[in-house]
Amino acid sequence: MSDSTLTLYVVDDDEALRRSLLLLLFTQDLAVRGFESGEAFLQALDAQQVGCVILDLRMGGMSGLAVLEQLRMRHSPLVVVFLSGHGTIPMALEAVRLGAFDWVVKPDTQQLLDKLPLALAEAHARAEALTRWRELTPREREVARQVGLGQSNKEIARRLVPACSPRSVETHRASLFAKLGLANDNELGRWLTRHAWLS
Amino acid sequence: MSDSTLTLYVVDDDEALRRSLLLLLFTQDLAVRGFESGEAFLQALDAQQVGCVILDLRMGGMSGLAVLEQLRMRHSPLVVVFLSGHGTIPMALEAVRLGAFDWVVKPDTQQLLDKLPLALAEAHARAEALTRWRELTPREREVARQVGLGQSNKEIARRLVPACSPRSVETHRASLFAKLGLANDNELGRWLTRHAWLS
DNA sequence: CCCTACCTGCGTAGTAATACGCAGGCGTGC
DNA sequence: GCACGCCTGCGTATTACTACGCAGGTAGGG
Repeated sequence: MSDSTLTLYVVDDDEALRRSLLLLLFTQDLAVRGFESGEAFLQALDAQQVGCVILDLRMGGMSGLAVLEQLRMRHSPLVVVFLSGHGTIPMALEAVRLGAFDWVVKPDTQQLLDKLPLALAEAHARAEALTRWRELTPREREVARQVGLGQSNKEIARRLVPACSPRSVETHRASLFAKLGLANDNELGRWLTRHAWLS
Repeated sequence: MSDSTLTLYVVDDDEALRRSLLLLLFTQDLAVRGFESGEAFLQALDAQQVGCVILDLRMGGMSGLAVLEQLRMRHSPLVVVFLSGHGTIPMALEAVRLGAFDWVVKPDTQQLLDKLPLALAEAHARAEALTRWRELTPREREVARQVGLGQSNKEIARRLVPACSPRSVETHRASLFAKLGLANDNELGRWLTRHAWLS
């Protein structure tokens, strides 16, 4: 089931703001960690950590957008909320198109607190999806992707490397539906679209 | 096929800017029309006009966001690009979440010209989708929605009002796939998601 | 009144998905 | 060596989807 021990990361090179934010968030029932740079944050991250990141745009080293790109390349399930005072509209739109969850303008800490519950709910959903996805065997994952693309069992059997019989595909298909708690191809398609960061 | 006679609307209460924009865009091979208020624009619109709108956020009467909401309520296929000098990041994110295609900051007319081809391509795609959708009979549209939700023929037959036999659903299903140029349920699901503004 | 488009339904056939059970080969780890 | 999980494949039976053809009923327009 969904692990409730999420971590909240605060990445900002302004130590005062970082501390005050960490203090604010410390009252909640979740782990909080601060980093003063994108590099330090990325280096400290376990492979597939689940949680939420409050990310500054303009920092000493790499920018927040660069951090976001790195997270995407690592297929991270982290929910990214930008907190920036110097961002522009094109930057914010670009960030959201790259997968950022939201963008809050910097002095407005209250807005951030208001939006956190939604972000944490999304993090919980991703944690749930990730644990389910990990229950799949490699073969089942591959079959899942093909089913999501609308391929028939026969086609999938032909495409797999190495290829196998349609009957085996059928077995994997039934198994992965059970593990993911889905009922039909349509639901799987939407599930995969919703959780594209897994792929 | 996709009608290439798209219209480009410019809605802005700054007459000088409106004129210069209209002049800039007049060189292209498309119809252009200017409006000085959201009200005038909405009133002059035919029901399901296809094209692209360059929309100012802050105008005398209703705001650009209000115009966008009206367009959505009318299920308009118009591609909306905001052009504003006073917008904030939360506003821009909200607009995009409401279905706006993009948001360009105001003095930067060049950026607008750069982004127009993409917006017009989207408008063409929507025009195409709309004509195809209109070729469907009412019953076929209803069946299409149910198929998109992943229902089986038997279930769809039971749910329709008035209900009918699975065989009839089968007929409609085949017919709508042919009219929309789709191959399977999966593609229909994605098509409907992509063109949700039709619903 | 006739023609057309639409919705409806039956029959038949072939193909595909689903739900079972059963079992051999293969690698990991105890 | 043995247990376990994974991938593989066969058989059978039921249920769906697909592709045809055929035809009656109903509503609107010429």
